[in-house]
Amino acid sequence: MCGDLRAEDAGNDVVLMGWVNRRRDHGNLIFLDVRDRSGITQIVLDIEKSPEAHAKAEAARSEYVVAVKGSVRKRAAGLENPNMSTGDVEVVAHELLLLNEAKTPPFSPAEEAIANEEVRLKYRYLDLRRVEMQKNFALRSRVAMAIRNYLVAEGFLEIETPFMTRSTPEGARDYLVPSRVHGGHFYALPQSPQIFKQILMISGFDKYFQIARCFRDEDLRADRQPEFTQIDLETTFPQQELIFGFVEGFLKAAFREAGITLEPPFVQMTYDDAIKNYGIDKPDMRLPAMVSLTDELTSELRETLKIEQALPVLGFVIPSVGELSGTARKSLLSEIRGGFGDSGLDLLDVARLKTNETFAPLAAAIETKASLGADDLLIVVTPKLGTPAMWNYDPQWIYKRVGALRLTLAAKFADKHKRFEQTGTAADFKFLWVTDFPMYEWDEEHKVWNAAHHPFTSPHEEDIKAGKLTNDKGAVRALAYDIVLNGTELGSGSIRIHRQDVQAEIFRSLGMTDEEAHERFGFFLDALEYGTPPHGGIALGLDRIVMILAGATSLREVIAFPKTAKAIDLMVDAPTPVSEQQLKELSLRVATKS
RNA sequence: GGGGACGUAGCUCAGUUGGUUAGAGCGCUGCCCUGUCACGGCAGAGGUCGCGGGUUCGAGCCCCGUCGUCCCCGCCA
Repeated sequence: MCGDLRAEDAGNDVVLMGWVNRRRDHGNLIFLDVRDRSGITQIVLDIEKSPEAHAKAEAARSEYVVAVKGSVRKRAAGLENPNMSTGDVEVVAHELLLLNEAKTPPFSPAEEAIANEEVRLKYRYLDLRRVEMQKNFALRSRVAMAIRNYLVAEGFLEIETPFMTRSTPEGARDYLVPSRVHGGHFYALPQSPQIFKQILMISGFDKYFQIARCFRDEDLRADRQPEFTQIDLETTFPQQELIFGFVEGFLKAAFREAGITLEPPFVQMTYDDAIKNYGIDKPDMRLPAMVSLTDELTSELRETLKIEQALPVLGFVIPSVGELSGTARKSLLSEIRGGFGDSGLDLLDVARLKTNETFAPLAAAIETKASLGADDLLIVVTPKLGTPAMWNYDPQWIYKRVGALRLTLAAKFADKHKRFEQTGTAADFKFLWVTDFPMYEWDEEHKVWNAAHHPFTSPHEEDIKAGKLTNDKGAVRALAYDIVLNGTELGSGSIRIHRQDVQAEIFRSLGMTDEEAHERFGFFLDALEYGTPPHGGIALGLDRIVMILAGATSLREVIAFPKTAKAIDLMVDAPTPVSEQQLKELSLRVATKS
């Protein structure tokens, strides 16, 4: 193929087929760069050697599909191109066929500067011809294969589950599929294979996995598409560590495909520690953690500085920001203060404290605690007098708020601290297990407790025994865990409930009557009563893994035909209205047209 | 649902305080060129300034609305 030829191929006759990447016309001598998936080779068309081929090359244009018959020649000294893998050779054409012409493309796949996404997505077939995209999808294919190979070798069975299934009223919004045969009834596309994989455990398939498509009708982000691919697995009789081991194993195999050698086991951290140290349940470990300055801020100091006594004071460092000018610093601080709004938070200006005799020791203590380096930016957030209302139902609120600020500033100064740049080694990838997630989550708007993970997650045995399911829902820990990479949640799983009575109790604790539970999950509750083994598993986003490995910041770079932020496919132009006839067959009527 | 950025030639973008005929680079078309590889030279074509309305003697620029793309919050058990 086009990318394969090397100096030792000189003298061989070859046939190459591909696209015209570029044409350089010197009159009686024409160069064509011919491109296929493997790379690019320079073709030489000399009017003296082959006037017919030369004449056709004159007519060739960018993106024409051509076939070349010719012989490989080592390039003369000084004519090599060190920027091309095939740069030591060229193919002297004896014969050239223009297999297909091409309209002038709206943008050139050969071009360095890339077009805007709207154009790229509309002409996705041209965008996908670009070298970067070809690389991304080759990587994706290898990664998926490595994961399959690993899991199969570990004794997992890949089993498919339905796309057309039943709507369950909790969680994300469902994509619905109307039934023609049963007018007014709908299938739902699965948000995940969750219930099916648990039933496969009940069915005796020890170890199940699937690289499965999932569908969620929610608003999108750079790392969220309406349909996405999960590496979904479940085993019987697991401890958490067993699941962690399988995941670490397949990730190691997957990353090897990108030339990265991971060294499991990965760091583990409880949810509570993640919140305390990073203010988020998916810490980005490439940056320093937050530091608690609660001890440094004694009650007298708080008194004089007008800081609330009972609440934490948190600081963090953004490394290597460098010297900020007076105005730059001022506008940064006031921008942050503006972001706080009336939330009751304020910044402590440590630089100013230093200039004051009374507070200089405090400033010094803070800088030491935060391990402040010469070029680092230090931010300290304090609660003003008066406890904000949110504190009453979310005592982690300040941590989360400061954690979010840490990420915003880290993104803002990414060019300075360079912690987000890839160097091509395992050090670029900070993996982390976050464990012991809370079982319940308080919904302030509806004043109810919801399942934080999903209602099939098993709580810690001791929390059940301590009666916390009824007395102290906020303190119940779940046997639920996330795997996090560089601040992105890659996947999430849990040890499941395998006893019908416990499952029923959880449903009741979520405010569901037995009747409601039975209506929604009756088939599943039934299944639990026929000898259910303890089981557990996890699901990881394949798209996100490949995205991070490819050094991309959007899933659209690693999904061949993605949708826009408004869930539109610009190439095929979907979704569309359908005919009255189709609607009638499905017993549907459209109430409003937009 | 909310906030922000962007929308000018096929692509990437510039366009000053509202003022003559809206520019550049790349691409495209034609001609020339036997060692280029982001080839080079000469000539040329190409514009509903996203769309609709308003202010004004005059709008790419100001105002209102609307559409699209991207990012974020909410949302994503």
